[in-house]
Amino acid sequence: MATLKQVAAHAEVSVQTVSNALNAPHRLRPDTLERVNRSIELLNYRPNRNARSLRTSAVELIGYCVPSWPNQTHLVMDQFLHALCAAAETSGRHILLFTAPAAVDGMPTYDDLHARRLVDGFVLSQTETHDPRHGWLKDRQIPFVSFGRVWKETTQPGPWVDVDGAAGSAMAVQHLHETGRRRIAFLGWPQSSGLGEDRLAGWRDRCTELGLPTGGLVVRCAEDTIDEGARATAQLIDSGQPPDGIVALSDILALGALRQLGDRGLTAGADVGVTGFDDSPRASVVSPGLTSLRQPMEQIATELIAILTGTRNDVPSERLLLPELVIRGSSAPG
Amino acid sequence: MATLKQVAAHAEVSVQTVSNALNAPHRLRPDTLERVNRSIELLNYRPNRNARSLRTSAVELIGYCVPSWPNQTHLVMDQFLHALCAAAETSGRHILLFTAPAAVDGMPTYDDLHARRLVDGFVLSQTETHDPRHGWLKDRQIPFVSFGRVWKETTQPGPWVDVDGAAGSAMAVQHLHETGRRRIAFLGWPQSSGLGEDRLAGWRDRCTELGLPTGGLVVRCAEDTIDEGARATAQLIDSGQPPDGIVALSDILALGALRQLGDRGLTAGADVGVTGFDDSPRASVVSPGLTSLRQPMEQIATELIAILTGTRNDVPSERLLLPELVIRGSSAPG
DNA sequence: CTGAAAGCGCTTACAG
DNA sequence: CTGAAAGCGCTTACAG
Repeated sequence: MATLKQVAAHAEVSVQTVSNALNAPHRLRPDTLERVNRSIELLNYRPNRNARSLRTSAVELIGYCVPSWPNQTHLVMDQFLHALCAAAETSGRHILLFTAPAAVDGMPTYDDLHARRLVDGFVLSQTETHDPRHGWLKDRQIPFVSFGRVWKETTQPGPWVDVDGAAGSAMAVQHLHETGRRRIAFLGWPQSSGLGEDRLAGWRDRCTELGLPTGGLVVRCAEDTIDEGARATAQLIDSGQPPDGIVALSDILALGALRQLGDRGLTAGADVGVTGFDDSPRASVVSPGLTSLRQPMEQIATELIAILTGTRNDVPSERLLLPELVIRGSSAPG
Repeated sequence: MATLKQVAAHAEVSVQTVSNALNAPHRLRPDTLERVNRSIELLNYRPNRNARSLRTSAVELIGYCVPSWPNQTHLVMDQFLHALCAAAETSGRHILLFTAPAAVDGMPTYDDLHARRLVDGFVLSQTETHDPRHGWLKDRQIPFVSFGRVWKETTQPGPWVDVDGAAGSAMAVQHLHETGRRRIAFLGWPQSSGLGEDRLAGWRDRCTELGLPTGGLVVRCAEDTIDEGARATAQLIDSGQPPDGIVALSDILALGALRQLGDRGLTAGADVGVTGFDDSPRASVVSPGLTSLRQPMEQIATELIAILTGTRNDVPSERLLLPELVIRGSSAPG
């Protein structure tokens, strides 16, 4: 492996000049620059990042904790990880993966990775309602950015990027309304979920704006499963005033709705328009396809990295992004 | 941030002694060791890994390329990544994620990461039939280990860990036979897949051993989709001699089989026993649950890391592991 | 525009 | 068992 010194000797300049050729090429005379570059090429020189990091005390590595218990929320994990990785690379950085116990028990791991300079900072995801990680990192002035807000806090502890769930629900209601639905139900989660309440509010507000009923049209599911989604849908159908549209809080609940409609001999789309959230891989493989609100993963990842690396001081460090309604057969009018 | 030097000053020893306290504590007198450890604790000292890596030229980071095009194979990606990460950590290492173009186009990325000392080596997965990465890395003497064999090569270019697909199929056949099935079909892929031929061979051999028929019982699906699995199952049922057992090459094809059986009014399990491969998350949420061959992810990850880090020179650097048959309702006798 | 020199924080023969 | 010193490969004021 060639070193800076060897390149310098080969190009007959000082090491400083070679370093400048790499990091501040404008400081060199064009002919010197070209000569140095030729030597770099010839010797196949690659700067040693450890040496660089030791000097600059920046490792250009971003820590990300791989979730321990894969649940339904993680159906889009692969997409997120890939997008995050790609975004990091556009700024010359990489993602370092680690595992850690949940919540505050895991904080020593974060602390250690930062203190030993394995990472410059962290991207947090799987944010929970009273997530303690944010405050902990903030107190210690460890750089981080969160994908997802910490709900039920008056002020957000630190920068974040999130998707506007209320706007998403509103888009779904609007779409179902435009395809002729007039009784649009909402399949949700228990009240403890900040994310759930956000999406519920969007549904309620848009329904009200459009003059649609909301009474008796909310069913809260105990857990995020297909069975619960099916059960809730059955409850709505049996209520005497069945809905002609269903906005589900998740793709999983929506899949349950589709199954129940099928079991009842109803056609998703023609009879009841159904939408989900997250556009998970399964949304596109079921038949009919599930209309769903896609999280703009590339944009999320780009914003997270931009905030963490401070490359965009022009944008606020709180970014609420709009989801995109991906329309498929489950909401197609008959 | 405290440095070695500061700890040394505080403990009134040389930096060498502090370094030894960390890396070779047996060299210190017990009382000195304790004094040094007290100073380390007090100053909350953490060794700077960049400085260490610069000296030792080992970064203790392992590169792993995040797959670009999430397909069905990646349903178990999350599990693998988590297991890999955990295994790396037990030896003080971490996973560095990166993106790269497919096949040989991506090799400069691997080369660059290694040359700049961002990683010590690589774990390869998503191995393809004529995967060029292995030979390329081997030629350049860049450390790597592969999850999955390079099929259709006479000798494997480098160390690998894989799951025995033939043994898996044989286990599935055995299980279906023990639950009373006597005509066991196989749902496969096109011949181009080495992995597919391996699993097919296991089915054929065990059927023959048990005196079961194999003629007319293989259907090759053009692609790994639920629709193709359903179509192939329909073909088998309509063949005049319908099977009472189906070994599917993947969970996806198996799910197609389950759907088709349901559409025909047949009960999976009681009427036709069905098994899949990989025990993907969906295997446990369908009803009846899908019997499937689980890849031993933790073991795979542990072996990969052990081989790559050379911590176990006692084991060969080629490890063929057995999958585990997870029995669910889809193979329960009536 | 270019160069000599110090130093980032460690580890490791080597000497005592 | 302990210590003084060199050096890993870079970057960065500073001087010319």
